[in-house]
Amino acid sequence: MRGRSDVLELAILGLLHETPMHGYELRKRLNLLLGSFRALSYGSLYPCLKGLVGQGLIAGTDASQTPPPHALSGKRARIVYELTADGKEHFAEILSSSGPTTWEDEHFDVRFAFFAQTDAETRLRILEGRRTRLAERLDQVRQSASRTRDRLDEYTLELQRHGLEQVEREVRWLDGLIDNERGTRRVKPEGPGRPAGSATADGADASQH
Amino acid sequence: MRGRSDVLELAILGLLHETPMHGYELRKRLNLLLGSFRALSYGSLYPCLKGLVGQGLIAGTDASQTPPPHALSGKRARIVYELTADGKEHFAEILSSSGPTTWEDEHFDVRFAFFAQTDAETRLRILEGRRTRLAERLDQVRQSASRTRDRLDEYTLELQRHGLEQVEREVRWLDGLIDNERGTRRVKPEGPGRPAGSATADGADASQH
DNA sequence: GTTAGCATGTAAGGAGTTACATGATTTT
DNA sequence: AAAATCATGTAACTCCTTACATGCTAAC
Repeated sequence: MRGRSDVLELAILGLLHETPMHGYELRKRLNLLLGSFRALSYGSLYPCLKGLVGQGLIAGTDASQTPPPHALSGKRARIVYELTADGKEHFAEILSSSGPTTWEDEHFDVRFAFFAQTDAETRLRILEGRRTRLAERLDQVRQSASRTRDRLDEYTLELQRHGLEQVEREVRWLDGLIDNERGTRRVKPEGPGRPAGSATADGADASQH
Repeated sequence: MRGRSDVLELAILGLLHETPMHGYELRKRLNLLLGSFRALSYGSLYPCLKGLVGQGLIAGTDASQTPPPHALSGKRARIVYELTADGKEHFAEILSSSGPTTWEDEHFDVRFAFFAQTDAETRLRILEGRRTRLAERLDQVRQSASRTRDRLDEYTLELQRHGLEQVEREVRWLDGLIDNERGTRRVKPEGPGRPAGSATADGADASQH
């Protein structure tokens, strides 16, 4: 019954925070938000909505409440969900948090999608956390690459090279965003010559698992 | 008990085809192969190996067969797996196939990793299938982007733009690879100086048994 | 002599999908 | 009136991870 994945719950809360919606429509918005193509199924969505209602974070206008179906508007007893007061509070809490899970792949995208509603400090913390995380990966991949380089055929090598490039590009993208955020906050010039993130920048570090 | 995912099975068969290995080592190789960072757990690996043994595709030297542990080499009764005749045949069959699942994200990477053992026609078919698949995505994202453009805040917009760019880059990468494949198939003047500058795997066929 | 790393496994559970089941409304 | 699309939901199953359980060997 529990645990319908943080990510999905957060995404739903965020979309319903913008505007109330029924499940079917929510799904379409969700599919754009999450990775932009992976088709989230109803088998995931509806149970999750049910769970959120159970937690009192959202409420659905159940059929009884629906105004008499005007010839044009009534499609079915469709349930329009919206955030409750509790839900709004909960969402705001999540938005101002930034734990170590925050910068994992899926999570990060959703958090980023709601950056417009996130305060500047949290935005920066998340961007930097993400950057550090990716830099770690880069290190790992580079090391293992240099260890195995000559044993590999050209295709595996090319795959490795390409993967590396993708992550490097992602890091540069983050650098740009971070610069931008700092630009709007305060001017803090820092030498751009630190590729392998060391202990710098706040206590964003922390090992999980 | 069944169904340990095509992808994982294929990856294992492929690695064992190169050289026999025991589980612990296999896992490390697998982690490099699959997305290069996601840590596959033993809880996935060992049951999968068991399944493959059950299907008769691989065989493990069970402890009885192991030569007496020489002081230096013996760590434990570690089980070294290798492909059976059936396994080799099965692997070869998979390698020459190219169904529509072949060009989905995870699947594609693994197939690509074993391109050195794949025949040229299948390579080309897979690359082109993948390219078409990505182009489809691109279309979808572009359309939905143009439909929603002005309703979105700058961050969501930036996320969309960045996602689009990533896929575009991926398509260009594939284009390069496809060009390269075609170049090596048709008789092309194999001058000593190949146009090396591009991002494609060069050095055409080279050695490897 | 205890910690760290190698090596193999199992049981429980989380997060999602597919396939099924249902029914209203709009389009052809 | 048939087909497509909107709309909601459930049950079973897939694939993977976490946490647990075991024991050997190398290094400190």
